[in-house]
Amino acid sequence: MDYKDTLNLPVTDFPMRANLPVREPEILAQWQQADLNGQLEEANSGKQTFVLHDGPPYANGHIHMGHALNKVLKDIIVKSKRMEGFHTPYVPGWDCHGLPIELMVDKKLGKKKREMSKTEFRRECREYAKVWVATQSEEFQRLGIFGNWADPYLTMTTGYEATTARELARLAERGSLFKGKKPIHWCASCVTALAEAEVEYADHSSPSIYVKFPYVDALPKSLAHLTDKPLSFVIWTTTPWTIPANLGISLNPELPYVVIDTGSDYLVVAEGLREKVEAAIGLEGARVVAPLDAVEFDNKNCRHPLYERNALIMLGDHVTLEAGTGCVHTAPGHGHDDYVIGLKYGLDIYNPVDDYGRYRPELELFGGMKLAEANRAVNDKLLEVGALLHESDLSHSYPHCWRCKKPVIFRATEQWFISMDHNNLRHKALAAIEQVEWIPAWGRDRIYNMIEARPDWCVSRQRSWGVPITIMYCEKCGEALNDGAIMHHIADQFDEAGSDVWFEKDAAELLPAGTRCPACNHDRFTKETDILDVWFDSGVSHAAVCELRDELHSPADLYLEGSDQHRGWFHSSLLESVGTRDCAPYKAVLTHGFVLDKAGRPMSKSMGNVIAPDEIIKQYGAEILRLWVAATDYRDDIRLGDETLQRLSDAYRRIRNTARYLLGNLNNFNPASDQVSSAELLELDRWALSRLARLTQRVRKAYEHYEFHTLYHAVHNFCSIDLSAFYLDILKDRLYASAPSSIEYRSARTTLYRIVDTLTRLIAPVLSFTAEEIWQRLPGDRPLSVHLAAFPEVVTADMDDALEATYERLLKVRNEVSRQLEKARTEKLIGQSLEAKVVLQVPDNYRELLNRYLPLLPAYFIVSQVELIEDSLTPEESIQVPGLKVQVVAAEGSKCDRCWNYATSVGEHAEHPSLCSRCVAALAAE
RNA sequence: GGGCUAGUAGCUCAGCUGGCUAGAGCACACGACUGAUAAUCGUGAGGUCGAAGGUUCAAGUCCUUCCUGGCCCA
Repeated sequence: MDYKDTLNLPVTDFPMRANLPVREPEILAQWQQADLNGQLEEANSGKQTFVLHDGPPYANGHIHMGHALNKVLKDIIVKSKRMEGFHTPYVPGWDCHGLPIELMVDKKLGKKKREMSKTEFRRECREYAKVWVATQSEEFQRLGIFGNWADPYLTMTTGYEATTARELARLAERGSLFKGKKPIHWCASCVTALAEAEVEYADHSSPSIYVKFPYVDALPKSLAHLTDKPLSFVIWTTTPWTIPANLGISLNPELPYVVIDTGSDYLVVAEGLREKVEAAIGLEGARVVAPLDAVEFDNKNCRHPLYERNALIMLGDHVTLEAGTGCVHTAPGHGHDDYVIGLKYGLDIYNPVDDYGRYRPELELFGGMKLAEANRAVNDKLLEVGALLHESDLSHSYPHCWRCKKPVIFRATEQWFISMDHNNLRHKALAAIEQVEWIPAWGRDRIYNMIEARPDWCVSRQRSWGVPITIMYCEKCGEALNDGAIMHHIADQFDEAGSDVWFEKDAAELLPAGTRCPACNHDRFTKETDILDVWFDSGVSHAAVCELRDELHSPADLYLEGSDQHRGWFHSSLLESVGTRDCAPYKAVLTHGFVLDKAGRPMSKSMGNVIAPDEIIKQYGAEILRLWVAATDYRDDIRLGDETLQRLSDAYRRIRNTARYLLGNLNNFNPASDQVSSAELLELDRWALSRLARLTQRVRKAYEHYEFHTLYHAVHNFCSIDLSAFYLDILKDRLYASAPSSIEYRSARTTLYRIVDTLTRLIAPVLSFTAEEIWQRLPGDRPLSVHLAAFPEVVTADMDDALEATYERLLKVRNEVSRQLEKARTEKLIGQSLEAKVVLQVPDNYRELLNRYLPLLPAYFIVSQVELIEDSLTPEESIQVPGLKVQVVAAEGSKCDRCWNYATSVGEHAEHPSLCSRCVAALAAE
């Protein structure tokens, strides 16, 4: 007779192979059909709200792994917070304005653009952004990200644009908005400002000149004796045309300088560059007459070689020994460093060059001249006045216009700024940083140092695709209407028609009736043409989204982005919010690192090492991608390669298979009638539940602290070590062979039920698809979706330290038994372990324990018999358990046809001659 | 060059305030099973803890320097 049919073998239609790429879309469809998002909204509304405010990705291009990492992390948090009992509305957003889109549309339109109005062009940009919003939305949803995809926030919608303009008005009201000058890349050929992205670097030949600037103030005491010859500071530049704009010389206070004697002059250069300079200008062997301390010359003056004005000596650490003389020609209107240090020393941001690349007519000596001729003319003039020490040619990398390929210049133009200091913004922002929880903690230092050192925020962009800076200028006197009330009046008009009205309507239509210039009382105005920096757009999202949507609140509970956003969104949001509301827009900020390839290098097309989310989804499934996010410590950069994915895939299969086995053994289980009470549970089952409670505790703590990788390891180890290798392996015999009505069987199934129910809930925020798939097959009354369920509570009553300690000791013995069984196996003494009987010689400290557990040991060791003796025949002693000796011999009796254990009782029963007594009894019980 | 940050087995991670021969899972090798079977179990091999100095009775853990990466600036 075949007794296999009398066993309780696992049965389930839960497939071992996940086939995730196919199954996931089906589950997504189910969710959509059941309106899970709606149900989630409803289920927890009324509970305490947790707002994770989404930082908007840029609406251009397909999503990459960085996006995937970020959104999955957010999703895990949103889902886990929901399961913890919070109401967690999540509104995804997109950043829609800005240069990259403008450039793409520009390229797409080609010549057509010239015939278009600004409004038409902007419409094209809007359409372009819309397409990518839709695409990315789909891509995010495919990852299993839950959220309000039906109504996300877009920085280009009318309401959002209105808020953006209003926030600018608020800053104007507080006196933070001002007009200043700043050097930017400028193409004189295209007559346009260029963003960094529009600048290409290419080789270019420039004149390289050394020029002396005579020192005109009194010498410090240490150099007071050097009055016999003129003393000059020597500068070096490759842009002689900026010499007319020179307003100063920068020295590094940390560097040593020297005075050298050329015979006719004393010259000052950095000591570290002295030899190079001497070689370059043909002064080898000049005598060093004195060291010079840069600090002593702070705020002293040289004379400009061509004009009747001074060049201020300043100190800055941007001065290096890389090239030049260590005395840096500083023209605040023509260089970034020059600009920054110029601001610090209160210099004019002087720019004598017009839009077409010509010196302004009023410039002495060179007025009206084109810059192309200027280098020559300036050098000639310097030579003429005896200031030019040397001139040669230098080939170096120089910025060129991406469109016309001509060299670009750096020149100061008028721009709008948000002041860091007028309204004490810097100080308040720094104070606000202290009120925020930064995770990891070093995020605080990072943003603090940036805010502390940053210059005023330039919010002007000379572009079309964005929210206009809603300033009007008096047509007659040029006075700017930097007036919050007027700006609010304009912003209100954006509510209806968006910021397009700015471009469509005349100044008079936009302004409040009767507006007059406060300076000259004129009543006609022109519109500012600059638009706002996109960082300003996204920086106001706390106002446009968190404050305005009923279900959200501001400050948000959490912002979560990559660590680059300390300079980006965290930064702009902080300044905007502090600038208008005196507080940070977030209570906590969590950052993650960057996705790198398997070798730790950034992914880039040119390196050919890019792994796209889509590839992973197609090959492994979104679930594996989600598992990757959870398995890694994201606070540092995280690597991604084939092996990682393969390993994760294996780990996934282990978890899935464990669930499958649990489900299989719960076939036809009815929790209501089949469970036994905790008091009736067998000891081994109580041990399993103790482990489960501990796991629950660890996992829930991991969610609370956003430490998902520890959760992943905990779950995986629980499945592999506690369950598969120990508990389930031992349980098989009991599950399969016991009578279904027996307490042994019911105790086991009660435990399995609780394990799989708990496990499923615990993994749901990470393995959202698989948890759902398991959930659908779990017996018992339960919410429609696992995502509507709550986390399991930590059942402290199940935790039993003493029991776990006991089992730890038993496990050590078990390990030793396994070793010896393996030995017996290689010696062909046994095949499967049930063919063995284990004879133990026990050390004193284990005797009581093993005697007590003797009846259970065969089951725990998965052998047929265990015997304890005083004197062993084996010489080999265990390492883990000193004094323990294990010997393996053939099991006594014969193999039971039903349970495969060896027993002497086999053959004693006439009715079932091939069964052991236990199986006979089990059959009789049915 | 500056700010912040990281470097423990092939992969992903433990290793708290310094204290037993540095751990786990997976991968790998070998074996068992064929009643979790494109599964499951067992055994085994794998690390000068980025490098070098130093402090200490004792350092993966503290200090210094260096090397190699990452992000953001310059």
